[in-house]
Amino acid sequence: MTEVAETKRDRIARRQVDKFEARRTELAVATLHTLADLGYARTSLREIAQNSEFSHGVLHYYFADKRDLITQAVRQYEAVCVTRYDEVVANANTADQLRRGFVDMFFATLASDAPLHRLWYDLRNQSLFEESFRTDVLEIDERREAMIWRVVSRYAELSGGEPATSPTAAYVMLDGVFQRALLCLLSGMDEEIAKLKNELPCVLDLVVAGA
Amino acid sequence: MTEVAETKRDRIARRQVDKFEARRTELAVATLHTLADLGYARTSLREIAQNSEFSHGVLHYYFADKRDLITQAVRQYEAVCVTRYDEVVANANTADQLRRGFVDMFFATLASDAPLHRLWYDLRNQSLFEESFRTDVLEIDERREAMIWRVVSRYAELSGGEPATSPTAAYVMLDGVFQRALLCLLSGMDEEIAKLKNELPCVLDLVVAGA
DNA sequence: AGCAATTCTTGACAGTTGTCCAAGAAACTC
DNA sequence: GAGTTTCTTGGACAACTGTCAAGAATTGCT
Repeated sequence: MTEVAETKRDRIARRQVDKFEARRTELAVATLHTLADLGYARTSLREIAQNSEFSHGVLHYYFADKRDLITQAVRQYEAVCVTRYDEVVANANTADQLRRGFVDMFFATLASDAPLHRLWYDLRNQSLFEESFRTDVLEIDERREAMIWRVVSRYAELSGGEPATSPTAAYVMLDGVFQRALLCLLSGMDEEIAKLKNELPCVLDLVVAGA
Repeated sequence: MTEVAETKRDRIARRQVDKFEARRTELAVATLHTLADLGYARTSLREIAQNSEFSHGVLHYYFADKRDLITQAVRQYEAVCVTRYDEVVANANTADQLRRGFVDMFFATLASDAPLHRLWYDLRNQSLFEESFRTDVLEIDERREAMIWRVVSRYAELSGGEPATSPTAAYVMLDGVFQRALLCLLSGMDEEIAKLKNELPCVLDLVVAGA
């Protein structure tokens, strides 16, 4: 076999692999939507297939089993959701701008991506019971922590203060606020959300001392 | 029918009701254990029955359906878990004692009741998808918030400072730390837990300014 | 002891689940 | 365009689910 033939075969193989991967992510996205709609407990393969343009049998062609599929969906979530505040950080020239931009983005994504967020918390929680998701969940949580830390450290920089906590503490505290806001949103407690929106800047200022 | 007969009948009726209620809570406790073991997604009625001393059929004698049973289990959780720090608050005479007692209790219950805690977060999350649990979840969350606020406000009192946040913010921030600690614990990340234990006093001091 | 009300067990039911497979459809190669 | 590989379908499967009901076992009362 010549070199040309080899590269050709490689190209074909690569194209097939790419196609395979493309379909995998396509199905992973459908899985993500189903999970966001129904939650982990009530997400079945047939339901996922109905949220895609294929029949349920195809899932076992592209994924070893349900766990594999959901793991892939979790990774798909990661691709979407760990750079949410980066633009805000990049565009802010003053501490005030950054704080305002952060709070606005915080509540904007809360409102517009609520199902996706509840899905994340659902899967993170599931990892407390099922070891199989844990590695991916921990990695995503790390990246979310880093995302928040980029905000906090930049805010400290702009405001001439210093972060008062570790990156982890800053993340989990703000994430706690987000979880509560999500619960309030889905429960229709609008006044509570307004309160949280008022207080979030204060929390940010707590995390960055002397701001 | 005489008055005597009536009171007697009442007594009997009351005893039956008490017995009925006693069995209901007994089964609710078994449900709680099952949920703590398996998580909401994998908890079935037969599994619950196996964690009790009865067969699966009895569950529909005492509960209308699965939702009713789990709702009752949630309420059972409440009875156990919303006064955890009250003793610490009552026994502390100085700010330092209170802070130390709080941190110790925080990580003690984390370690000894980890399954119960993950169950709570699981059910709270489930309420983001199923409206039926939401009322109870919100009520329990309120009581947990009050529990934390008793610690924070007392700590402010003893240390001569003032709470720097609302009760809600204080709760969700500390609860965020707890959730992370739980994830670390179940993942065997011992160093991370040690870090959190070191930082928790600082977080408490953040929440109570000028302490 | 005998009767009545209760509590509990067991098995059945219809529906759903994850998984697998045979066969057809489609895409691609030569 | 024939032949091969890849992809997709739809159905079958065994296991499991919540629910219910008939009858056995137990309890409590007189």
